[in-house]
Amino acid sequence: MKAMSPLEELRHSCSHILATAILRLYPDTQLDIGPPTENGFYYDVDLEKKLDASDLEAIEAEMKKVIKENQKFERIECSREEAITKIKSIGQERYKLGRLADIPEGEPISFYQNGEFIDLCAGSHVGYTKKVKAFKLLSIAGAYHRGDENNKQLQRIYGTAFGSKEELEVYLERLEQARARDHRKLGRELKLFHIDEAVGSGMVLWTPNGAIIRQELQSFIAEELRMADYEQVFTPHIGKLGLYRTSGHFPYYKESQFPPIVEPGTVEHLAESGCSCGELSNQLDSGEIDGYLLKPMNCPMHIKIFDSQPHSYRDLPVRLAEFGTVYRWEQSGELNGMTRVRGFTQDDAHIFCTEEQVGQEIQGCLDLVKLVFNTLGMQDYRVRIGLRDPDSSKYVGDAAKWDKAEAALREAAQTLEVQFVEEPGEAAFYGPKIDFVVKDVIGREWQLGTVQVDYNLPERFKLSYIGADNEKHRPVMIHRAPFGSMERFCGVLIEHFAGNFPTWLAPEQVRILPMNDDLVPQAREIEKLLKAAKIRVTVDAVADKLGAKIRKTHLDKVPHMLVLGKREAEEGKVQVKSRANPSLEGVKTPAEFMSELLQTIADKTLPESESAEAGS
RNA sequence: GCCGAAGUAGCUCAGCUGGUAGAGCAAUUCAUUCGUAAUGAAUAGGUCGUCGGUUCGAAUCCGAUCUUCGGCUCCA
Repeated sequence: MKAMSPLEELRHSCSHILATAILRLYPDTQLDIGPPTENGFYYDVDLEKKLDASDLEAIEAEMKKVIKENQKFERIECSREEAITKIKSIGQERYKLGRLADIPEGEPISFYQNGEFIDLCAGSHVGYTKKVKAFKLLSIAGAYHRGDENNKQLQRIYGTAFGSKEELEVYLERLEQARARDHRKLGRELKLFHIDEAVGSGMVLWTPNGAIIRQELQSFIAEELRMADYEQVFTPHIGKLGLYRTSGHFPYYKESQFPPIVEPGTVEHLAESGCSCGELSNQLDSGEIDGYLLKPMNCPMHIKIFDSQPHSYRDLPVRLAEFGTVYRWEQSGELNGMTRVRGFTQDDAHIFCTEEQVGQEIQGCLDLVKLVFNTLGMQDYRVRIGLRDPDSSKYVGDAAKWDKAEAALREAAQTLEVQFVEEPGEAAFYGPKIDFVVKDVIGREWQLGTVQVDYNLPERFKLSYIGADNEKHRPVMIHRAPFGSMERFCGVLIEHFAGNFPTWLAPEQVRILPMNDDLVPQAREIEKLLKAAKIRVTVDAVADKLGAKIRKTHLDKVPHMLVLGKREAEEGKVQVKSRANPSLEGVKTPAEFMSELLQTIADKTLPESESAEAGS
């Protein structure tokens, strides 16, 4: 067990103080575990009473008493037999005996005691409870014992603790500020997207402003793909069920899909012959009835495009790209703004290549992902290699193919010049993958860019090409999506920029603020000039004072504004004020500003200032 | 899907123990023509998520349901 940092130690101790208080208030409680986390700690408890916010207050009050008593934390080491006796004597056998059994033979077994409270615990802890100078209980949530949904759901109490009150306040303040850049809040305020009950949960409606951002991102990637020798394709939103039986989607990921669509008359016909819904379902499973599936992935259709013609090794790699919209039945509790939805568009592509080309092609994909992240100034990501979980049966294909694919990915990742971690169980059902993972404003991780190596689907679809030896060979597939999905990527991007987009992405790039009505015609002339250069520009012709117009432009997060007053007008100039690129500021002619701005757009220049500042 | 919380005007929210709704901002209209983050006044806007129940009477109490939020599980 690795050593705890002083802060982790403090928080871990605070979770013991929490448990101490809970046992005082609810002596029947059975405790599970209470570790420190990245931003605080929690304790999982099993008690009859459903805790609510007012109970948290009472528990906090009791915790303060425990701290005031300044109890000493003492380590008690003992043998396994003694530990069993001790756990029984304190009446905590329901979970603690299982936790004790987890400790490998030969490892030391220890308890920690503070006051009347004793807990099986490896440590470490602060010396005395008074060391915990500042803490706060934050929320209650359900959490399955050992994270297994077949187990009982316990009540998890989350809290955080710091060495001083000031640090706690700074943390709570930061939390508050982070929420101000939440993409769901900014999405509404800046009119970027809308989710409507009447359309359905997890279905994103891209409103005009958001659509501009998406369009710009798509144009950007499409241009890069052209240069990297990808070919554009289009495919429909549904396909025959049989296609997905072949790919493995239908049997293997049935629970994550919308149910099949059957042909007109099928249901009525079956009903007449007295067929039950269960039988219908069985017949769909067995293939007696063929329906259609809303596509959960684009790959089977791209495979069919590849397979529509014979291929020579000279043709490879074939790279087929599509902004393909897919639909997945995500659990209702998982839906989240734009970052977890039921219908989304991937910037998808599938590369069909020879085994020798795999390394180089993965490299090309990783370069593309890195280019995307660099262009947008997203440096705060981690790289994960998702491997199969050896104990699970949810994967297609044999072990040898998986080993080959995993080795290819690992090798490519090593040349990436970023640190990566390998995580078993994170693979796709047809192959391992390299994922680029970022955090949202409240610390949740989301997978964006992904590169996946697949030896299995070519096998299932019996793909082939003719090699130099005039024999048939099996190509290897690479699935890749630098953004992941447009929805999730934009959600994360909104938070990354706190709504202050670089000029090339901003829905409104320039706003002209004429000082009074007389100057509106002149403002319209400038607007016309900029519009002719495809700049997204508006004129604020409302009879407000300048201060009000400036304020509104700031709140709308428009990157550049042109103030047009009498002074400027007489010289044929405008005053440039720029949130995004202060270096553009100054009094200059519209033509001068325009050429500088066009350069900024062409270069995809990032905002110069740290635009983390959120809202008013 | 599970645990918990919440749904009142476009947005943010108030409405105590039941007597059929209110503020600020936004919107609209009028006046103001103004020099760097809010000019003033007036007007309009809600079957209180939905359905059902209790009651003389429900935003308020009860039940169901939908949606959202925080977790858990899941995640191709």
